[in-house]
Amino acid sequence: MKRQKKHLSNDVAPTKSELEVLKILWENGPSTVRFVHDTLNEKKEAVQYTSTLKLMQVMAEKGMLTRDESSMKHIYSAALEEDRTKGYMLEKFVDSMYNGSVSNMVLALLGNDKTSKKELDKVKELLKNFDAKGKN
Amino acid sequence: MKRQKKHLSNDVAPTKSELEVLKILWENGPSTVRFVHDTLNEKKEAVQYTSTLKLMQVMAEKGMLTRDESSMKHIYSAALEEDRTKGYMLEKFVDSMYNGSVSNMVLALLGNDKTSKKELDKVKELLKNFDAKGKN
DNA sequence: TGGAACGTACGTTTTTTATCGTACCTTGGA
DNA sequence: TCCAAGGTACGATAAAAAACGTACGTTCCA
Repeated sequence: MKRQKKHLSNDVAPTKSELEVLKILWENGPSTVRFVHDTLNEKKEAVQYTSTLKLMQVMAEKGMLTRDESSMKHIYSAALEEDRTKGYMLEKFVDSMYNGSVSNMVLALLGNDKTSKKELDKVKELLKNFDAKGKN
Repeated sequence: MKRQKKHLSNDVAPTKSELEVLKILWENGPSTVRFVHDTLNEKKEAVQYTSTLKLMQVMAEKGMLTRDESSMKHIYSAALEEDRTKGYMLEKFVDSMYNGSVSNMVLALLGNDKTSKKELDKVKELLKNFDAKGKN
């Protein structure tokens, strides 16, 4: 029987590591591998430079990054938009974890002690303002 | 140089497939592999029975599932609590995607056309009621 | 002027996740 | 009673993700 190949989705869903790279590029704009590598490793335990390099090269192949090779130090840029990508991942998360129900998710948030009152107040403020502007 | 073993975290973070199994057990209670397999494959394209079996056996090894072997048809149960697990994953998601800021996430939701007004109203209702009860 | 520092290219290895095949038990009914 | 149907065990395979090593190119300054 044919073994099924499930994993190749054409979604633009970055993996954990890829997302880390993207976040750095979103925050800092086009950067060298060296910069991304160093920034990455301020927080986590370090990995080898070539690991980061390879990761970014593969991401470029996948079309998640573009690069400017005109100078020796290649400059990489995120090819995925931050908002669009995060929105997509949020949607998938809510779908799979809360049956697509945002209110169910908020309910879970309310039960989570880590969610501060201040944050919830901000949320209320957002919703109020949003309402004022009116939405379909 | 020692190759680093990054991946074995002691977090109880189920993978996508594992989460699918857990959701079925949470929803239906202790079940046989057969039941989980059939339920799973109502939606997605089917995989072989033994694939589901193996997955659940591995999950049991990891401690995510427990099983009752007293009868020939083993009965598997979720060893992870639904709320606790989902809460944990939500927290990780918000941390990694929105710097831990729930309000930032809601902001993204507002910009997402897929979020219906009805859902947002529900959210407001939840927040209002929650306030009434008072929180630290 | 040559070698240390820093860069890229790229195949390879390791780990995890997902899937499958085969061998082998158990049981109920023809 | 015996065998088909349905179950488990478990190693093997495949693919994706993550990390690395080695080879080699460029630059610059002691």
